[in-house]
Amino acid sequence: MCFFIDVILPIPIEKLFTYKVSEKEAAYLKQGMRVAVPFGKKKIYTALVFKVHNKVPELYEAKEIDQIIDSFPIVSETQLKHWFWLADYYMCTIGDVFRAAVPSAFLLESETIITRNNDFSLSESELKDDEWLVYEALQHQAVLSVGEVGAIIGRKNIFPVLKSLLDKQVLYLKEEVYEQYKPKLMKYVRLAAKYSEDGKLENLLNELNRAPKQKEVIMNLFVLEADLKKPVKVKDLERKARASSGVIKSLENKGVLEVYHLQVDRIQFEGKETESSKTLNEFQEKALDDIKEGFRSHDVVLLHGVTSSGKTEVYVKLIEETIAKGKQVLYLLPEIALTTQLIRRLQNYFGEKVSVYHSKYSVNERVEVWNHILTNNSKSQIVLGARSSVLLPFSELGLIIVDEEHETSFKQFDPAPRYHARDAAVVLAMMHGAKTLLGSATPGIESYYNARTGKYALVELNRRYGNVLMPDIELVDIKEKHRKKRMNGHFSDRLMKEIEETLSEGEQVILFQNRRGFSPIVECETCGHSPQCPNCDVSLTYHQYRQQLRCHYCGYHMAEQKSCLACGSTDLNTKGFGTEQIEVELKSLYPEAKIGRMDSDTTRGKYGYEKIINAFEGQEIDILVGTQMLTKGLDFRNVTLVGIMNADNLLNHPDFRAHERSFQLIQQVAGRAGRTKKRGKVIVQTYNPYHQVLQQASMHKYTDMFSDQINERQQYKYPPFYRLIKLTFKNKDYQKLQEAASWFGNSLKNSFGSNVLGPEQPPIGRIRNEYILNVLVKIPPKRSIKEIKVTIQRIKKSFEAIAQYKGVKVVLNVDNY
DNA sequence: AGCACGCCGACT
DNA sequence: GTCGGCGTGCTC
Repeated sequence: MCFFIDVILPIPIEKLFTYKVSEKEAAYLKQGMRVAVPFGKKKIYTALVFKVHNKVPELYEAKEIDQIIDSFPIVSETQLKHWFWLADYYMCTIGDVFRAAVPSAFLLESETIITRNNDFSLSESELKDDEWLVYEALQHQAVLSVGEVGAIIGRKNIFPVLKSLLDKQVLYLKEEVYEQYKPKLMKYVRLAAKYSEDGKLENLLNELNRAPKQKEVIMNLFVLEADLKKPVKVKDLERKARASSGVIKSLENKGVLEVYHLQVDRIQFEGKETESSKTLNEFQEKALDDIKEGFRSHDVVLLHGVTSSGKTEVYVKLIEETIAKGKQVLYLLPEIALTTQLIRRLQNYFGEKVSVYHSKYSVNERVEVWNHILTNNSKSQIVLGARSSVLLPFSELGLIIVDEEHETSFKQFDPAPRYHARDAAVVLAMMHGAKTLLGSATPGIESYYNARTGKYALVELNRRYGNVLMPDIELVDIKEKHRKKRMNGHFSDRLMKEIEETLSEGEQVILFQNRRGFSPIVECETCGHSPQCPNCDVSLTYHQYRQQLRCHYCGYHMAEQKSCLACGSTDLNTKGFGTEQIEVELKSLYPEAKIGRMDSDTTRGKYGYEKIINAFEGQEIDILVGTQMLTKGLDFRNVTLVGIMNADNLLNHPDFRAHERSFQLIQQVAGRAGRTKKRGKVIVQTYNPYHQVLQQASMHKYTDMFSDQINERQQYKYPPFYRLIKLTFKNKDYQKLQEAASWFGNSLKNSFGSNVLGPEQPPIGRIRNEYILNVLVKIPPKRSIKEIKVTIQRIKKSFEAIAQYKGVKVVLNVDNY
């Protein structure tokens, strides 16, 4: 009898792969364990066991596995079921999901190791120059990696050299797999065991009379042991005894002290005692009751609570109740809202029980969180995480909270799996028999529709905490202001007056401009030419600070031009503006004020956001200029004025969600103003002050906006009535792309008729030298999505078999945002 | 996804 | 003439 396992590989291939295992291994292996398997000619990959069986593959000879990595499953059954659902729904492979789900430290890959052959005796003439270099390096270092060899001989393609050296038996090649996760060890110290007898200790102290520093260390060790009643860290002892590590070292050498290592968690909560949760006001209390009532009849509740209404406190109460039952809680947030501000707030209530999981955490930290969740360790009873947290190994999930539910960044765009974390969360909760709470001040149209039609329960919380009034939003017509010459750069007199007043009161200002850089276009006044990116169909954005023209799509940049590249004229002008220009103008308008800028250019690095946020919180900054980033759940107490520099570029997006998004953005930014005592003021500058959406946003009329939008969606066949699948085609050859996309589009039209739109060029028709065409499939209500997806996959298969379309990339995006 | 094999331009 | 560029096909 032969034994086999079907495994999931972390690569985008449809099929599972089958490997041979021994009878013993077969008995040991379970679904969800990792194994290292050879794949292709030389690679070794980490694969996940899906099934152990003894059905002999007929078409090929199964390879044997390399080794077993785990002693217990690291992926749970429900989790795997959820992964398969995700792959199926979002039309990607299970390998894509596997890769996205696990911390990269879990995916060990082999590395080629080069070692020297000690039996080889050298006669120099046999080796070429490159080979000689490698040979020499091996005399100094017993082991080399491929990368190191590349550095030694100064080029990438090292294979011929290695092959030749291998033939000459100078070296060996070997594939090795490394465990990437390294437990963090902490050094602890204790008195050697032999001193535990009574007399011995006294003797020791007497002996040390001539070494006062050492004696002091010992005395301090006793104090620490008595204080802490747990192992003493070397670091702590050094600090307490004010001794150098040398003193401790010499005590260790004498055999008086023993230094040993213990594994510690990388992420440790170093807070004070936890606070008990706040008492809710009557409105929050009502909302909490309504939510619980909603959960009795529905799996999902949508909490529509205006900005600053204290939604978090309501969540805290629900979390308390859930963890009291021994269940886990997942608290999902958009990546950029996961600031220390919020983490600290939750840790104040729940202390160690909170784990955080997002991309800015190191791989090792993520492994630890994963393991805590897997074992339902108390440290991970509450997981605060970004999108990918829905893929974690929950075992006893009781509640999922999706905060800022409307955020489009919950939808992964690239690479696959292109999933929506909110929707995946609802499904995950269902699989666990858990409940989902969606929260937002400006719910997405789809969610609100689901709530209105009874699919979700709806709870409203429309009173701000402490009864602060909603901010007063004023629309300022800048067309009019321009005509009357009341503009100073990009600032209207209204906005300037408010800024001055706010600053004079010692309060802070936020200015919002949804575009980074100085200006998006530099145009020649003589011939109208403006510099374009050579790789993409966009104008280059001018960044004054770096004196560069940059492409925001491919990273191409060139030095700022002093004269037109087409006609040589020096009469250049900038069109449009970004955060950088606003910052510059502010500095000349208010030379006294301290000005900060927050966009992706200024927030690079792990603590990028935090530095700026902390500076603003600490009032080291009076006026903060920024992009979208500013809108996300930040809580600044002293901000009373918010300015939106130009609302029109929000509205003018060619997208059926543009109006919804503009409304959400304005409301969210506005929500940053006046969160405590004083009513906030918001100035929205626009060329269209009578635009319906701006009017609705300024009057806080969410339901009006919803009604308008839902009518439009219905009329033009968009979600939530029709579902969308977007197909994107990419190729460097436009002709080929055009033909390929048309073929695909026509095949789709044959099956689905007029509900197929395109192929159409997106607003930016070429990125990184690849042309792009889109085809949109609209799926009518009541038609089986499943069936449609099968058909699309079938067409895709036929498409890929056509030789002339080879190399045209096809990307499927289900429910694209 | 890698990585090999295979066919064409710019340089030791 | 080679080096090394990327297009194509396969991986249990």
